[in-house]
Amino acid sequence: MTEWEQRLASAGCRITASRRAVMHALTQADAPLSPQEVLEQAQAVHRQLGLVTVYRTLNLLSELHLVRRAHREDGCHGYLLTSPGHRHALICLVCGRAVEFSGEEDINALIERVEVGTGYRVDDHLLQLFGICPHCQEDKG
Amino acid sequence: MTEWEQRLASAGCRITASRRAVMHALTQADAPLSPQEVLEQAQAVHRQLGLVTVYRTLNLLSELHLVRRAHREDGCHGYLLTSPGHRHALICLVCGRAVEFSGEEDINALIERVEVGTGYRVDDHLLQLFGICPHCQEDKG
DNA sequence: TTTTCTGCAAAGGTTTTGCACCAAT
DNA sequence: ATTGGTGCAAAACCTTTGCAGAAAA
Repeated sequence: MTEWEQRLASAGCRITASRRAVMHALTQADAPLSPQEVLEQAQAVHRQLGLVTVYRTLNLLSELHLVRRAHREDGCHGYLLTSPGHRHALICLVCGRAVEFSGEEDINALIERVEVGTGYRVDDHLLQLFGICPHCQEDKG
Repeated sequence: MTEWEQRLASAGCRITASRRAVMHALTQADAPLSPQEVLEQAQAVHRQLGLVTVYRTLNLLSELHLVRRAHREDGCHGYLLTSPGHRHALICLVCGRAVEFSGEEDINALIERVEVGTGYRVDDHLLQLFGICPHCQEDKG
């Protein structure tokens, strides 16, 4: 049993072919996938999968923090696996490829300074970086 | 004539009440606004504004890089001004009060580490903090 | 006057819901 | 056996397009 299957089971959810297929698609991907793209990839493994189930599965996986929603420049929402300990996304402005990074040390230092400076208690944060990935830098040069 | 008006004019676009209203709404905002939210804010300044025009205006402003699309945790797309001088907001989850802070030192340290670690070139960033303001902390205790 | 913009209505997409059947535990 | 999950169809949204009239240059 994989880690995500255990996570699902301990949340009282069942391990199904649909869910395996969606996780499989996301594992293969190197950029955030739209629900439609997840469907197409996942159907290779599970023919009768429907788009509705993809949506429901992605929402479930998001709630369990196994999957993260990201912004795509083409206007769709993309989904990508949450890599453990890496909570923020760096998104390529050209091709949409995203990587996650951990910035907890710097963020925590910043938060502490801001708390002292403002008197606020900071509970949560949102950080996204935008840039150009190595692949697209090459294409230019 | 403001900077963004010049930018519009030099792109051959006209300065209209609708566009002023949308820019006004985004200037006031301390978080990414959905098109619907932009409409509501902007109608305070320009009653007869319609949602269709908001969409068209946001797309135009995006193309001119005056505005950027961002991801929102609630699943909507949000629009925010392209950061002049990189100011960040800390928003009270109870009353909505926002203060701004500059975190350039910590952010730049983080960005440098991420660039080295990923090979990406980082061009821009989006950072928001959420918490409880001093006022609302008192009310609780 | 000449284009560009705007609002409306309607079309085109995307995401969610209701329901009866199916599958995992 | 029992509960939760799935697919389909349809509803509910969100976003874009076509067009005639209004407004900026």
